[in-house]
Amino acid sequence: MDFILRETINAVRALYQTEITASDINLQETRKEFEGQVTVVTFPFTRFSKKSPEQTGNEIGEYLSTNLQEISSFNVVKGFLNLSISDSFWLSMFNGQIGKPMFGDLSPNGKKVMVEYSSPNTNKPLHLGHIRNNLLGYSVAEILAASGYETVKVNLVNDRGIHICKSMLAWTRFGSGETPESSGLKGDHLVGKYYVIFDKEYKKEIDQLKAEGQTEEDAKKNAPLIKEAQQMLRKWEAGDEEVISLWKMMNGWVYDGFDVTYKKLGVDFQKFYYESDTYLLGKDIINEGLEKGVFFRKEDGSVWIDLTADGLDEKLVLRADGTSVYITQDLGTAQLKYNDFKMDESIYVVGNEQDYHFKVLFLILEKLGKKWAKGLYHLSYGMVDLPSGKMKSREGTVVDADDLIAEMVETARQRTEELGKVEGFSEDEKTDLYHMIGMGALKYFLLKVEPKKRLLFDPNESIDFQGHTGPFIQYTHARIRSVLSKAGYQDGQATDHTGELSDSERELVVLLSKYPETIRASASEHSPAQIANYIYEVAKLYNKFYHESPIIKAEDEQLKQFRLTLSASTANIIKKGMKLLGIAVPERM
RNA sequence: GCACCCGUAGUUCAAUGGAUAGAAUGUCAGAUUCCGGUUCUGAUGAUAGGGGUUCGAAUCCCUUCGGGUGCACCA
Repeated sequence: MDFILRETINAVRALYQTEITASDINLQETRKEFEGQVTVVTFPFTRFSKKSPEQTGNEIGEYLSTNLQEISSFNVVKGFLNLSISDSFWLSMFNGQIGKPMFGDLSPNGKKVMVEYSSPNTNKPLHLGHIRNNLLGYSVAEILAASGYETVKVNLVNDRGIHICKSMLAWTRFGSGETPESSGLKGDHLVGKYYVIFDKEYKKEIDQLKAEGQTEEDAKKNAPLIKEAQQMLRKWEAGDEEVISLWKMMNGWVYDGFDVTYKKLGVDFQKFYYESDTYLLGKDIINEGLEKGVFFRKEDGSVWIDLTADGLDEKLVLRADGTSVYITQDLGTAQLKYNDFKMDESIYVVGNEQDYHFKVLFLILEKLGKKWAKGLYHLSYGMVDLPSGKMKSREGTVVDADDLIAEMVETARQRTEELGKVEGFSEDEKTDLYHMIGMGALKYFLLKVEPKKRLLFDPNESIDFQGHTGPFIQYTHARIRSVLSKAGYQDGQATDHTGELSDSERELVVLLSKYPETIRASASEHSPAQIANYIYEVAKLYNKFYHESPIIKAEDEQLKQFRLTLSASTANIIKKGMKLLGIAVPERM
């Protein structure tokens, strides 16, 4: 719609002798109760037109319609100038761009962006919260790629620390040599099981000590198990061979388990970073900061930064004994990642409980004069709630990722079979289909909500074949493909329809034309929710079009061809949009 | 206590500072169903409360209330 912007600038110059820029113009889609497709908000122009909003609108409308042949008519309602664009414009736009399979693919912008997501701990399996993280990270990377970035997906694995030692200790102490093979358990679940066992045994010891008269606090510190775990961590840090080899073996199990889950989720990574490699990083940066006077040393030798002038607190960046804290590592890792990839932007997909941490982290890097720091972005997301209530690991109400995936696929199977429409499908095809539907339901439901908002995940609602759900969109796609194949349509077939458009046809063309714009907006805000909602609108509008405009029974061959091509483009856009969400669309279902 | 985030129909979600706040689902009517599990129309129903800025506020500012998270020399 650039030509409207351009001409509006001309109109304002000619009529009111005022220079404005495109960003001063508020262009929006015309609400459907009014005539037209594009609306210019003219309230802001009354300042220099010195006329009423209606008069201003009429004058600009007059100017535009005489100077732009694409504008067939206009009307003014208060400060809103509604422009009707001619059908021939929409048709040529459709034939020239939207109707092409490549429509919406943006050219490279020469920038590189890193998306760090998933970031699991190796002491327990993935849960529902991780699923949101993984889906967001993957989808944002896809969207950025579609909007022209070169992307690097990375995973920073938290593979060390006291929590791993707890699993390791419990396994040696209570495990009798159980392995994934011998137990039939997925590696991450096996290790998670021992983490739970540790906790149980540790609690027993605490109770015992309390019974002997110790306070809760002391008991927690003095329990033999925790002391042993700490001892194990020290050995690990010292490079003790036995501990290291146990650690490697158990982490190996976990990685095998994660691999399976990642595959089912359809996410991937170009590079893994491990905290065992990075936990000592960041000390150079501390020295750098001390030299630059960004940090200061306290009497006990600990190093701090004073952020009170920025409305934050004083923050410790290095302990008195010279060891790192969390933020020290993150400073070092940020530098490491930049050195590795020299990316222009870097997105951290991490839950909103770490908002403060990232605020501090980015601010410190900026104060250190890192020029790349302004490209850092924390994609913060809210927790996932369930109808049954909050997930609490202590109360055992966490939803395991593998269990949930299995349940979604099973529900998809049941629903689909009830509807009895999978005759003619082979067993393999059915398996694929159920997986696509189950995962589509899960992914769509989690992605359609703005990341920063807390969300309530209802598995049953998500897998509905009607309503604002993934399966509804998948179904719409499948039906389009089915219509096309029944009509013998070949992809990429052209149309030379020149007639009038029906309302639903025009609406659909207008909506489809907004696809690239939607990707751009979604990329700049790092929000797959916009794509999700857009694709839903497309599917819904297609259904309306489908019922209003006979396709197979169309009386006119050219019209039929046009409607087929329009259907094919819709299917194309749905497929592309869903791909950005990491959701597969079946050809038939 | 301090800081940050959130508060929209019964429910789940929308709404670059713009028109009469949209969908979905639920409930109640009616019509329709080229290929389906439809679709359409109508009814129902919401910006937590109070101030302010603005031509114009769900959106920005202040405040009260409610929910969440963070305020470790844990990661």
